[in-house]
Amino acid sequence: MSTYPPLNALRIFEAAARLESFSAAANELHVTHGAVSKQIKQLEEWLDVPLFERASGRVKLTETGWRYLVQIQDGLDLIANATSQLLQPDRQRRLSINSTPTLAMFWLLPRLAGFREQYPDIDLHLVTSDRDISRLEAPFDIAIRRGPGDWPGHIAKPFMKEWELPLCSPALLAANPIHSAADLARHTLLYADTRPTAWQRWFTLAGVPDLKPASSLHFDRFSLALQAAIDGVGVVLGPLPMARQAIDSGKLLAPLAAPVVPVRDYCWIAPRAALDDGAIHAFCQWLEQQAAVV
Amino acid sequence: MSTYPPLNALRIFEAAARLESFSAAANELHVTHGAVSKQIKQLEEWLDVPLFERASGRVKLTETGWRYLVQIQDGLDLIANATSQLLQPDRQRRLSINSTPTLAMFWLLPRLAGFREQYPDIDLHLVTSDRDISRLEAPFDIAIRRGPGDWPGHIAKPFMKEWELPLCSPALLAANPIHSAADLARHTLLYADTRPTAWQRWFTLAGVPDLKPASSLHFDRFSLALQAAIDGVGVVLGPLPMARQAIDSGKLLAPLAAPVVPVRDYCWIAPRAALDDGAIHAFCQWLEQQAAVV
DNA sequence: CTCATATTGTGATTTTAACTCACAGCCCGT
DNA sequence: ACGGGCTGTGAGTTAAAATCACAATATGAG
Repeated sequence: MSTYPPLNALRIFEAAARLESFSAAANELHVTHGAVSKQIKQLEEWLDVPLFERASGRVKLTETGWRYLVQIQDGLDLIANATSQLLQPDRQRRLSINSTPTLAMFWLLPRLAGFREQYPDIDLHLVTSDRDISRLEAPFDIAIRRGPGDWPGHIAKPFMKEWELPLCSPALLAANPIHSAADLARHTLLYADTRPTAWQRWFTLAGVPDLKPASSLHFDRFSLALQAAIDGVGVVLGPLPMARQAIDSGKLLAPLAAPVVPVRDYCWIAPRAALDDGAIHAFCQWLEQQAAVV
Repeated sequence: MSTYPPLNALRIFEAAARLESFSAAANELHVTHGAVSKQIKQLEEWLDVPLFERASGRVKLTETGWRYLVQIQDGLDLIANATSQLLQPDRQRRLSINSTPTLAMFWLLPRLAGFREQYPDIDLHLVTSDRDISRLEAPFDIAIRRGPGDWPGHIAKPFMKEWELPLCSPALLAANPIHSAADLARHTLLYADTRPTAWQRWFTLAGVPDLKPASSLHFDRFSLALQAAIDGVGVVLGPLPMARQAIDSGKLLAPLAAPVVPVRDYCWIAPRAALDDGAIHAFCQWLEQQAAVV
């Protein structure tokens, strides 16, 4: 719940500030200069700060007024843009895809050009989130999450497996070789808040449950941790096949082949009622085909 | 100059949509339900689309209404935040850095190894968000946002400028050359929800205000749009110097040198009380040094 | 089945905000 | 000095917002 200033006055303030002239604003807004003068005065009284300095029949924004302008201008632009988009809707079909960030960044994005070529009439809106789909606020046409899951009212299908291995950049490996799990103690390990126990699980399976790294970096999402590994910052417990492209292109190496920690399969999830939709059907098929290629 | 919907009606629409109830909105706004009903109806007639479905004395947002809500809500939030900041001025040896995703992914991450070498005793927790810092749930030691901003209780300093140019991958440019702004009509343009008006602003400055792309892809965050451009999906309006590394390494090209759209400077923001903290001071100094190198 | 409650819809009326009009004051250029 | 351009403001007019009272519909309890 928010408190708004008098919005009509705000609209008029934006024009007057942009044009640095009450009479110009009056012309633009098709009102009298007196109306502009009064609205500005009303807004200043409501906010209890001067927004303009007045001198010799001229106005100049105060520092406060200028800062306020920059911020509310963005807000007003968003409103204007949303409104004009609604008044002139696109003709193309637009699918809203809600994917986990890691899959989006490292697996889905590199393949999207292919989808574009195959389906030039389908626009995509890609949103990334780790939230359970029942807690998403925005509607989606297709969501991608790890399964198995309880998604009532939806159809879901696994289309890709995932597993984890330590990954680091070739430069880092050359500077500080890794031949065994114990060698990781000399490295910076990269952690993601979304997978807090991943490294500990790997240590346990690798037989070094008490291993302490030289240092650590923490990220709020995994895609940042993986990118940090590519940038040579440290060692990440990397998901495959997501990181396959980075490995194939030489950006990342897997110095230790074992243990391979399996993680749950990725599923596409679509509202049951929407499965007659050709575009949704096409995207799901395409997902399966892309994963089968791996 | 923008055309706005009836702003008072918009304010009431936001509350009714959020609460999914006209009478609840009436309570919140301290007006009668009849006023809410009429304002919604006025807005629907102004826009010429139904924003709500009415059934059995209940309302439910239409898909169109939902889309509109999400967009104008951000606009209204910006206005509310700007206003509340104007009305009233606002703590580990692990530094929590809260950065915008684009800066984090494309500028900060590639440099973090350098910070690690220089300050091996400082762990970092990198969180990315586009939210205004007053709306962050997690505390931070240093935030990075575009200024100028009103960050009460904080010290802020601009450390890097940003500007925008169209960017695309070499492969895409070879397949479909871009010699002028008008050539963009044959391309897929990449949009980010966080910068909804960026392309339109660029079109206006480039003298093609009515340009319509062949197709478009939308992402909820800019880092995905930029990565999509690197992956050859389409043309992005890319921020410099963030994309400098991608350009220098040949992953992205800037086919059009003008117009260069300036964007607000990046500032580091730290709580005033924390500036005696050597680690925070060190990170801020380091940021400035890194930006000066550009 | 009836009744009470909750919800949105709407015409007539009232209240409030927005705007106009006309005059005022100030500055600058000719 | 005069004209033009600009912002300020009180009184009055107009338009928008809101209230009020009644209406319609659905749901749940008795």
